[in-house]
This record gives sequence, structure tokens and C-alpha cells, in this order.
Amino acid sequence: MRRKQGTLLPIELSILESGLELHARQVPEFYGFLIAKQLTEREGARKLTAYGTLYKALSRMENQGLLTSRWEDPVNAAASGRPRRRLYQVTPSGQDALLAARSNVDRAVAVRRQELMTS
Amino acid sequence: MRRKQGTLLPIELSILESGLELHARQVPEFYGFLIAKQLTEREGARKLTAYGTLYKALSRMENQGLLTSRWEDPVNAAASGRPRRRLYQVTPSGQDALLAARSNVDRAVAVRRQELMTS
DNA sequence: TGACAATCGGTGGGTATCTTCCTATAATTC
DNA sequence: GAATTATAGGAAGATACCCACCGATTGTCA
Repeated sequence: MRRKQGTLLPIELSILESGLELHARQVPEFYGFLIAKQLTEREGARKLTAYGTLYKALSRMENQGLLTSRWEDPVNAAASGRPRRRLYQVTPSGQDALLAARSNVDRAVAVRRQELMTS
Repeated sequence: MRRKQGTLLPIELSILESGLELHARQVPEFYGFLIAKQLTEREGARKLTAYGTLYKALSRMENQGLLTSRWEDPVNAAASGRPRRRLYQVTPSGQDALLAARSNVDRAVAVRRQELMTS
């Protein structure tokens, strides 16, 4: 869709919010599948069947510097009897982007309210 | 289906045959997914969508002593960028079972042929 | 204003294993 | 021969990740 510079897509906002919320709850890192579950719960019924969308968003965000990732220790994953995870963290730059996006939304809401009041 | 003592199911025969064939081709160990692919190719079009059936057969056969298994080194799997495999080998007892089942089939065929000739 | 280029979302597939639930069927038992 | 019982098969879903492709949309430029 060709994005306007410095804009975040809804899914990217959700990822950043989930990530920071988990961080606040003493969960330092997150991974794709966890986010998928969070989104499914939060966003209600309409589930995210298309994991491709999510994983593409994650790698996009990592390329943009909003996230960093590392692979889980494979021995650890094996000991837990599951595929290994790719663990992500929100970078300071990611936090900034979220704040900026939020204030943009606030501003848009304010403008819209103004429009409604003066019409 | 409640099996008759000392009988092999078609899928078990296929697994043993594939395993031994791979062994003859310098592939010492096999894993579920590989067998699934082999079966799909060999058995023609009708594919094995039900992996549950295959994996259940494998663990059944291991319990019966027809196969042994070990987990692939997780570090190795991670280096190859894929989930780790469970590696199987046909035991001597598995070879015996295959031979016995084959001779049973031969005997049945012989009996049937005899029936046809004398009818 | 209209065309172009970039990118995004969704679908579907590939890599691997395992579990649970239900149904169908065959072997035993009476 | 009928009733019981054990077991196999199929479907579906959980656990994780990634890639290729197609179509839709949107920002930008002429």
C-alpha cells in the first residue's frame, strides 16, 4: 500500500502495545505466536488466521529498527518439547514510534471533534 | 480395529520397507516427515493428510520394539533452520517382522492360487 | 487528474511433531 | 450368531516459524 513516512499500521501498533504491556508485566521478551494469541483475545472474535501477515510485520519492524530479535536457545526449546521461538523486544525507537503514532491519532481525533462542533 | 497377534498393518509394512530401503541407500535413519513424503510418492496420488495416523504408527512400532528412535541434536536442527526431527531405525526384530509378514502374504497368495487351480 | 510504483494483506504451502476426540471395524467372548 | 471390547483411522488443532505469490490500495510524480 505504500506507506506514508513515519506511519504505523494497525497491526504494528498492536504489536508494540502488546510488547510493552508484556514488558510491564515482567515478561521481557515476546514471540510471534504469543502476540498472535494476544491479538486474538484482545481483538475479540475475528482471529488472525494469517500468520504470514504477523511474521511479515515483525520482520519489517525489525528492519525498521522498532524491534530487535534473537533466537531462543535451541537446547532450551528442545527441553520444553516445542519448536524454538524467535524472541523480540521493543527498542526505544519503537517506543517513540508508538508515542508519535498515538499523538497523531489524538490530533486527528481532536481535529475531527472540532469539525463536528463547528458544523 | 483390534489386531491379531503378530500381524502388521499396511502402514507398518510400508514404514518398515521405506526404512530398510533408505538404509540400503546409505541413509541410516529416517523421520516421520520423510516417510510421509515417501508414502505419498510411492502410493501415488492418494496422499497421507492424516499425519496423526503415521506418528501414532511410529510410536506404536517403537513400543513393540520394531523401531528405535532418538531426537536429533537440537543445535543441529536450529543450524538448519527447521524443527528438530525424531530419528528412527528399524531394529532386527523389525526386520524379522517384515520377513514374517511377507512370507505370510506369500503363503496366502500360494493358497489362493491353489484354490483357483483346483476350482 | 491519471498512471505508476511500491508495498501490504491474505492465502496457501512448507518444515516438523504430537494430542484429543470420535467413529468404524475387526477380533474375541459368550 | 450376537454382543462386547480393543484398537486403528481420520479430522482437527496445538506448537512454532518462514516464504512465495497475487491482488488491492495508496502515495507520489508527471
